[in-house]
Amino acid sequence: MPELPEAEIVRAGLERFARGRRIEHIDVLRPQTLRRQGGGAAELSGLSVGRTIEAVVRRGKFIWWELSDGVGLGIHLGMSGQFRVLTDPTHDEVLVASAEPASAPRWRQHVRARIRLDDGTTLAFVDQRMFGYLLAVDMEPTVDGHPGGYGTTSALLPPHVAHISRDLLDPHLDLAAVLARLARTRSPIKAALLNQEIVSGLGNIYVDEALWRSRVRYTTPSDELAQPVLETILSHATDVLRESLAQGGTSFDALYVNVNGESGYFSRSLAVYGRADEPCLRCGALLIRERFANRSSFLCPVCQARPGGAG
DNA sequence: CCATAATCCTGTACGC
DNA sequence: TGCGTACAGGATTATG
Repeated sequence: MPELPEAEIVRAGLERFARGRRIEHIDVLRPQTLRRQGGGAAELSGLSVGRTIEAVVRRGKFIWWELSDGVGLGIHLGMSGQFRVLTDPTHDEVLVASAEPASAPRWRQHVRARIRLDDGTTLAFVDQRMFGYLLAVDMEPTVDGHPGGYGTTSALLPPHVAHISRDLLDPHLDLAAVLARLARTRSPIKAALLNQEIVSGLGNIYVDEALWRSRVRYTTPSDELAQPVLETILSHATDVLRESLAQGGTSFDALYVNVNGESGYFSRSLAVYGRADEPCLRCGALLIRERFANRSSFLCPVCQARPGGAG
């Protein structure tokens, strides 16, 4: 599932293939692939076609292309978004999902949009579960005057990213502000860490990993954790993101691949996520899975202490 | 205002 | 074999 490391790998891939290129044409095969784009595909194309991709930027899990004239082309991978780089010009005709033979690779059934660049490359936005989206907008200045995210030097931001906090790998993240916010949030620490408005980039997998490293139970109210513990959690979370990024991100199946279609390897290094009924690598107790906020939480029932006491 | 629940979506796995 | 159900979960929207 794309979290910060996976989004960064896609960003880097897009930077390699798209930066400096001009957008020649965009086909939207599924209208749901656009979000908040009131004028639909025509508006998307109107803002994008003919403009040059000057930078490929990421904040947390949000990606966008900086186009000329201050236009931004926002990309969110959602649950299953990926890009495929197509260099065969006949692909434009081949890649109509309904026309794909059953023997074709699965991803060909899930092409939601095609972006043709001026060097003949076509970038196919593939998204099986349809949680991802594209959105072209006029960008706005950042409130702190710093660059909008990783991959650019300009202080611009698509409006739909303005409420998203900087991420743990962003040198301009205000860590003190994050700690202050965590210290006065009453929801469980896991909910707070998943809230992209507090700190961005973390998803279900890396939150579970960071909390296991910190020996903190996910249900603990954020405002009941002492400042040093909160600092420890953020430190571990940063480490997990860095390590995953170094290994190419997490992947469990063909849903997630990077822009070149290659999977990451971090799943081999996960200590708790997906390991219910397997031994804790620290104490040997059997790990458990619980339901929380409509998703799974994996934890060690022994060494991740219950709030307020032993156990 | 804050916190939490519901919602979107599709393919896969599994029990009966 | 087939059918119904649970599950995967990021981020927005709605609700209490």
